[in-house]
Amino acid sequence: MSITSKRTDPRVIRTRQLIGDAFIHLLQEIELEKITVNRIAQRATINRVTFYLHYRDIPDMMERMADKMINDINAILQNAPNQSLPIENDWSMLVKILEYIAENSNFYKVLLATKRIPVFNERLLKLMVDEITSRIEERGASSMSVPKDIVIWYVSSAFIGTIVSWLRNDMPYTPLFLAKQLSLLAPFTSKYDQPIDQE
Amino acid sequence: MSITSKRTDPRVIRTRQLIGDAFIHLLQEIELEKITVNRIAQRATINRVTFYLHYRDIPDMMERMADKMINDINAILQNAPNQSLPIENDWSMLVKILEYIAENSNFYKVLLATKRIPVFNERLLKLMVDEITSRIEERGASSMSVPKDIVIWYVSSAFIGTIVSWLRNDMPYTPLFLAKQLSLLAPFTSKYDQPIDQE
DNA sequence: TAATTATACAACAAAGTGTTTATTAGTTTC
DNA sequence: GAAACTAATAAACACTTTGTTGTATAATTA
Repeated sequence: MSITSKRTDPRVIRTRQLIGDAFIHLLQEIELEKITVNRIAQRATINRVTFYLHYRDIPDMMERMADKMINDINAILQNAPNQSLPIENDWSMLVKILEYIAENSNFYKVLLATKRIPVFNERLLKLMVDEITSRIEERGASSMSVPKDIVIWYVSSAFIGTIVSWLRNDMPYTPLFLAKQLSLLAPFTSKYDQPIDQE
Repeated sequence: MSITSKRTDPRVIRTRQLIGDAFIHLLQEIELEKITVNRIAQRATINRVTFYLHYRDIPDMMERMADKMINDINAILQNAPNQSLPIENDWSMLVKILEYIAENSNFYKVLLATKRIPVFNERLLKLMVDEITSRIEERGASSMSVPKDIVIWYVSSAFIGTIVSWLRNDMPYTPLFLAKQLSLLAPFTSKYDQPIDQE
């Protein structure tokens, strides 16, 4: 990221890893509201002051972790973005994201599917809105009867919500299969291009 | 609710109203994580101890407020549940919910659309899952190609997500119009009954 | 090796939590 | 209206959490 980044001090990496792991484990035991800097430091076997050297407070720490998540996913989306498939049938984006989440499911089951931790879902939703918006824009002026913004709201939250439920139910489908179903359900095919049932 | 409920002491109603209002107003000024019992009591002009007379802590208070929201919506859904329309085209449920939310938008814009307050969305999602599940069950064994649970995950979160975005954007469409669009986007019509594009 | 930087440790004031006890004020019942 | 009841207030309490400071120690890098 930073141009002149001398590679990070291994102690910093270690400490942040310890903090992140401690947080993830605590989330599986107690509710977010009960998690304190004290407990995190204790569980991470670091001094409490060290926490403040890295993060302003717990919400800030979560924000930074969400940054990392979005960066990782964005990197995956950048690598090999276009398939030979036409855009309206291209679920390669979905497959990649789902595979990445499945590979790190220990991590993301806690961060995305635990109730009451909206930060990560919010960020993922924003990324999805952007992706879907650009996909819809690229299709040019379609004659779809439903307003664009509603379609974007609808599909983005449907995708995120389905992923969360899939995680909460311990991923009963393969990433590829789920991606196919999502693309079947998404109103991106030509059948929606003619106005339907307007009244 | 309770059979032998002598009607509630007006002081209790007043106090809970003050607490709720104070909470809503604080949410518009500072982040949820920064809201304390101290501040709520101060803003509500009640003694801090009085808060603990009614709620265990802030998460408990939010849970009780969510109970109330779900009860209200359920009551609305119970009143005049079935239209003459066939189930797969019945958006009367959606219209009712949207109208109710629009009427109390000052309240629900904060509780549903403010980032980082997932309790209410979680509860509303659960209600929506139940509603949609029963709707899908009633349709009997359909030959829809997408697994039922995925459809339920998809549609429920799409509905809730769209409502949240609609609130965040200050309700640019009427409840009736939005309900129509949602029903257009939901894969409940017969077009989904034949397997499509299975491979 | 020397300079730099991260972490540990101890201590601090300020704020928040949750509870108890006694007192005041409002509501209901007869 | 008086008596009985219940809610809210007020002061105090031990305790935890927060965010910060100064100093010492250990690890990393140049």
